[in-house]
Amino acid sequence: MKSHIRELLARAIEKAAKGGELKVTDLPPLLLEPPKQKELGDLATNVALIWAKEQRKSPRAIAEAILKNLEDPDGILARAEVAGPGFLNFSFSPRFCYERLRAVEDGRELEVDLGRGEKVQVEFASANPTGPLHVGHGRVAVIGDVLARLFEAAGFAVEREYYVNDTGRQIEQLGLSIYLRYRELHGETIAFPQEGYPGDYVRELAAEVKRRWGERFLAEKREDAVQFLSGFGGESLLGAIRRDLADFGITFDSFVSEKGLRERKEVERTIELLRSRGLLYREEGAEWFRATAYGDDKDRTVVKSDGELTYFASDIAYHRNKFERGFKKLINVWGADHHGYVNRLKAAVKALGYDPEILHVVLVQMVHLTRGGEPVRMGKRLGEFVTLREVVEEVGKDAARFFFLMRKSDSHLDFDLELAKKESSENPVFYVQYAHARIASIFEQARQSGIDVEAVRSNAVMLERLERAEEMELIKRVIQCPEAIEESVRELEPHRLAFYLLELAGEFHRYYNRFRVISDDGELTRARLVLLRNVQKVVRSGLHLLGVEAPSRMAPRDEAALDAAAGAAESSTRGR
RNA sequence: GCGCCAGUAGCUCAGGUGGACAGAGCAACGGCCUUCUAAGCCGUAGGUCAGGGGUUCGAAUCCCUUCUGGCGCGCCA
Repeated sequence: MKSHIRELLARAIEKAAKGGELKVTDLPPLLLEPPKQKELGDLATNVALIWAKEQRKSPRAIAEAILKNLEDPDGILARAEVAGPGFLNFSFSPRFCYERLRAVEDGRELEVDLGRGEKVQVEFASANPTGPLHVGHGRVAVIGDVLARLFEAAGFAVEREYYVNDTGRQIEQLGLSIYLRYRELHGETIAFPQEGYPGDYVRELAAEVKRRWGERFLAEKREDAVQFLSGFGGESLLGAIRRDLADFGITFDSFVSEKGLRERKEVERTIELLRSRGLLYREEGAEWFRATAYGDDKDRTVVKSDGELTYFASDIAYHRNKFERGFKKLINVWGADHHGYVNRLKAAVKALGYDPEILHVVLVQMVHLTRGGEPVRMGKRLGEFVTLREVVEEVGKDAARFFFLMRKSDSHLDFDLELAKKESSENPVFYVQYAHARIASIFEQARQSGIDVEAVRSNAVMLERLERAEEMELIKRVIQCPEAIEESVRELEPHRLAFYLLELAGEFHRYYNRFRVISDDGELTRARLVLLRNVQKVVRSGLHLLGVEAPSRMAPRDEAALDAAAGAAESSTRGR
């Protein structure tokens, strides 16, 4: 829709320039947005205001000049006018809206082709396999997953990747923790170290080790046992993480192992490359990368004084590997606690000679988890934390996913478990799903009154009968869907799609309450069925992009059951 | 101390590349079920856009500054 107007504007400006009414310059980065008050039209632009200074004319004069030269051979517009300080306001003609609606039915209008098959990689989740995923990971995972879905919808060839930190200090600590718990199981009293992992899952792993291998590790050398158990623990936990994510609707195309990168010497070779370009220097026995030469505020260690490579060294090699795979866009979805890492990574990318513009880092702010208003501490180093799995089991996959997508990623997210459980029926996800189910229900009703719903196609229906203001609003909202997807992709902000769906659902519920779809007027009934089918189609597509189910039926609220649950024959509080 | 993110209605948050009277949901209050699911709809009320300066014809939006909260500033990962 916007693109149609943009085109008309560009032509009008060109014509005005030729006629000498405007100076010829490049089109400014004009804003084309729906005005705040919808009475003013469907879209408004501020070109004239932006241009006023450069053109040395009053905004209104410029707007008039553009308007005078505006041609609309296809009848897209119902209205175009200059208003206020010099805005140009446009309203779409019903005819144009009907035509776009038909396109939705044909499946054309939902196809957004921004990508043209370009290769994009989304790397997300990537939690260390040293414990189960917690809610914070869940938010990161959902945002990454939905970004991937959005990019697919927009015509990109997407690869989802999980980077596994399966080597280094933390994995060793995991192995040691399992080892110590294992010895405890054999009757020893152990002073559990501060840096160990205290969670119950470590005891469970130790018990499994005991079941499978008996007393074998009591006899082995401690280092050997710990090394083995590190590998065992890491693999087990990665498996658990993958199951948690799969049950949350999230899968990956590839897993890249840090250990693998090291074993294939990719890390060493990358460091050698930097060294050969003179980008490293030695100081205090360690080797440093000149990150400050590429925009970072500090130089960074890549080889420790004991000769060990740092995590950062692996990460440089990993990103080199990504670039070598030929992606046109790399998207990293990280927890915001890693934000200090962005600059050093970009510096390394630049130093290696790759285009840093290809790499996008989406930072996802912390989830503030509460239970009945009381903060719940999170973190792998604390005994008690709430896992993603627990949350999903409590509030459901759909509600959890939608909740995580309800805020832009760089805002902190408040997530109260009690609230999510107790008032789960108030969760906005139901509002959107209900719109989908309600429409399905109307179709069922129509079938029962003998209408062949599937056979009612837009090209055989008088869409012109949809002439109410509310109907036009609903149609316009439906045909905006591709723009919602485009914006979400362009800004890397999946929450925009969630907001769009809430608006669309709201528009539908309003309409539903105001008009009856099935009536004695067969022609009008068929036109409304076509409209609703397309509303439903967009809601369904949108929910699928968010990884949320689009049910055809939602259990009607059972008041008797609710009252029984409430405990007594209390007054039938008509819930919401 | 330095850096990043946030501070918008009682609560949770949109809007933020400057633009026309500041939006939504929840909570509050008042209405709407003999008709396609009331998990819905309609209405009322609610705001010095954290405070203060500045730039501009115009600032929630940009700049400076103060305050508050979170996170980050390792030869940890």
